[in-house]
Amino acid sequence: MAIIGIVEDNKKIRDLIQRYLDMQEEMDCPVATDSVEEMLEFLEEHQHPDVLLMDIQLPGMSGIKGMEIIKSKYPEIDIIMLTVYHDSHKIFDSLKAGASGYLLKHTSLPEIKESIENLMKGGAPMSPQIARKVITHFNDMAPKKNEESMLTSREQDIVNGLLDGLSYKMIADRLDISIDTVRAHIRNIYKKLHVNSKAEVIAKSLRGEI
Amino acid sequence: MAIIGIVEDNKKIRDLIQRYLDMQEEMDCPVATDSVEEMLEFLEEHQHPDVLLMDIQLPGMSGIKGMEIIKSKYPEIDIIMLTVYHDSHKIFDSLKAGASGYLLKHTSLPEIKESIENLMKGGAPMSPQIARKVITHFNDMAPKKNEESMLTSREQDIVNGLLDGLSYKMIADRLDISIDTVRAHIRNIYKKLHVNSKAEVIAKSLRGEI
DNA sequence: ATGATTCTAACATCATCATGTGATTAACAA
DNA sequence: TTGTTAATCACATGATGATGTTAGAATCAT
Repeated sequence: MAIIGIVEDNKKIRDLIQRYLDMQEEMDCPVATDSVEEMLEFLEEHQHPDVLLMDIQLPGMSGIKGMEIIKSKYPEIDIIMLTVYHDSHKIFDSLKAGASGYLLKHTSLPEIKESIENLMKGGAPMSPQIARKVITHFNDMAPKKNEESMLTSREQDIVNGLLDGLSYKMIADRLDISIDTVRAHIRNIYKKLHVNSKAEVIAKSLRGEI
Repeated sequence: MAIIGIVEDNKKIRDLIQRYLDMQEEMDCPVATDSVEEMLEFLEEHQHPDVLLMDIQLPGMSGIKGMEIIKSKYPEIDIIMLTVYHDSHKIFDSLKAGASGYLLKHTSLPEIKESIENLMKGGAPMSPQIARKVITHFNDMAPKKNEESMLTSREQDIVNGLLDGLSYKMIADRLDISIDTVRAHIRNIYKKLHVNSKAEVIAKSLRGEI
């Protein structure tokens, strides 16, 4: 039996979802609150739900901030964002804050039920549009680098050394070459990347711009 | 009418999927090849498919490498990886290389069909297990920082300067304080983070560990 | 063969960084 | 009041980094 909680400020929607889920054989939906604050009170006094459905736009604390707090106190609760927002910032902030799923509000009741079942089985419910944005985000990660700035594999070795916080001497030791060779490579790397400090190389690299 | 292509080295699976999709009213599956190389030949001489289903493990060029090439030549083709691999590296490499979806091989034929329809409607087909990994990846992005290493806001200002590749002198100018004050802050930051170079601070910061 | 890259290396020099020590001021909590 | 923390500044010194110049050996494509 899965216990579900709802945080949603629209009473109509809240009641509708609660009644529907409560009606299901394998689900129990004992709590549906208006705000994160109320849900936090409930959580202190009752058995935790397995899954929370949560809106983003709420009176008082936002759903994203609320999720951070709930996840830090009760990390075992899975939270599905259920919202009208489909802008990338809200999506990624939610996921970073610990959301286990992200559904848009036009999702039908049977689909919501299915999503919860999906989640309990180790899946991650996402509306197709959301999945698309998430995937696009990854697609966009790679192609920042430009052709001219391609580093040779030896130069990459050097950069990896920098990434590990090594000094020239330590890189030289690790790669078994002289410190002056390291200097030479660094010079070439700086030219290719149009920078002139270790710091900038590390920043570029970790930002995926190499 | 959606045109589908398949790259899959197992003849049984390949033929099965091709026949099934070709049988559908709204789909046409004129090409199913053994390798990326063959598919590339086909693409040069025929109308492009709208969607490619592609395996990762293939004779000759890997599916991920192949996808990079296909996407660079024909960016309008959507590619769905269809594979047994569920390790994070393969998943993320695929997504970064431009995959529009990622399905595991146990996916049923009707689900594959549904995924293609989903894709054409702007969705992003993913097996639930895959979606879970993707979401977990985001979840893991935020919460690494630990309490003791919390930096003060002034220290954050200094770190931001480092992130921009500035020297002590430039940071001092930007914040309108003396260079020795910058040094002092840097010393404290190093103590808190247990590091001893600009490079390590930048690396930690960009890896989300601050 | 010839030229272009890449990797290797040395020498030199000035700038910047890392670190130690010590101190003043303000804000805030015990 | 006293202790703590944050932010500010100074002086000093050895280590490391950034940059210029030069050059031999290996690889590879034209």
